[in-house]
Amino acid sequence: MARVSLKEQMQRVREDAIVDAVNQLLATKGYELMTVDEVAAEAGLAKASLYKLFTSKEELAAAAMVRVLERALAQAEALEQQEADARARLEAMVRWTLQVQLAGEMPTLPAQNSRLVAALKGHRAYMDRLFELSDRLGGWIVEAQKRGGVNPKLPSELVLFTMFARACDPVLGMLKASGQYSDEQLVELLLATTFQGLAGG
Amino acid sequence: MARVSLKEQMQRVREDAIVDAVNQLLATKGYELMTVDEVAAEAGLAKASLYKLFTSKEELAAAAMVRVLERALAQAEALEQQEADARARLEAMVRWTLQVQLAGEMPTLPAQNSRLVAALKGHRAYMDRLFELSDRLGGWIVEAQKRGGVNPKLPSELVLFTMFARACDPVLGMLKASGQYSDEQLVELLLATTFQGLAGG
DNA sequence: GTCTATAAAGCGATAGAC
DNA sequence: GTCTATCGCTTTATAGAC
Repeated sequence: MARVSLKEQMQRVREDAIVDAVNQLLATKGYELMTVDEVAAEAGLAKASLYKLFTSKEELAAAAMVRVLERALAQAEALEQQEADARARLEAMVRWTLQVQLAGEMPTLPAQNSRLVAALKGHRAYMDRLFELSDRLGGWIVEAQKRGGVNPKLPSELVLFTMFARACDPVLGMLKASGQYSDEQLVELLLATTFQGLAGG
Repeated sequence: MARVSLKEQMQRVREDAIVDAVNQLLATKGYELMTVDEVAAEAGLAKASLYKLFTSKEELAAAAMVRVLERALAQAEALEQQEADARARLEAMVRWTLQVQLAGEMPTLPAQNSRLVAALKGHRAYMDRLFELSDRLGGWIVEAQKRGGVNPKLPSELVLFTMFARACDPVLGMLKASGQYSDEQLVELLLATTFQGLAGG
């Protein structure tokens, strides 16, 4: 009797629609400008119904972040199968975040909103996945630094933070707005500056 | 009779106090979370008085951006006197932005708020200074690319945007929060990743 | 010109009917 | 469980007294 009831399935679909809407709004407008009314309208249900599933706006944001972290973890696991070299794995991971960003599907949260930050810090599912991803990438970084693929003089923490920051780097949007480059070119350009810098190795 | 009246001087001082408050609040809380009430309280005058000098919240933000752009331009002019090498000038400019950011004095605006962006686009003083700074730095970049100090394969636009982005890079705050590095170390680390990348030339 | 007081609107969150 | 209707609060912006 482990069968999932129809009701549960429908609820799951509805929750997915909500998180989809949150994800898209966080990617385009950001947290402060995203309203719960918009989320409900986009997901196709009444705001009061939404609040039965998610207890607050912060909870909505956390759910979107949990999902994108899970996607990142899935991507990381796939890369561990496909790619042996640590540096190449790190590059592939950054490439993936740039592609997600270009697709308008990278939710970004303001680090300045202390209320939101506090809520996230106390959010178990979010923190678990954040630590898991950090641990996995941290391992790659240390390995790449041993082999010289990443500068061993840099604190591995700095490398990790830089990778996270590239996931919501405004440079990509600014350059895309200029309209002079294809998405593929944009990704390769940003990847080059991330690993080679402006001087260009 | 070019003497500046006492009244004008006092108004100037008061406007400076307001822009100071805006600057600090933009640096710490960001635009959306900054309230005009806070600005008035911080600057020590009533909100209604503030609205006689600045017609909107957007105008306040623009004023803070104008001032930081003017400071950047002053810094750029000073560097043209002191430093002959284009690449060295670019590095010094990034170093300056990192120091301002560490001092908690770098106002940052959300690129996502379309109302604010539209207001800035129509703000003459802001746009003038933005173009002037872009032109000046753009010249340095092209020169540095000719001499090999900056990768000539990168679009100079990308180099410029990357420099602007480093002025509000969240990596600096994240790394500082870890408490393991002095301000001087932080600046040199970020400078290294900006120009040498993670691979480290 | 500076203030107190308030208008006007938007938002997160909830009550209560069905 | 889903909806309509509304509460309660915050925020931008202004009116009007002194």
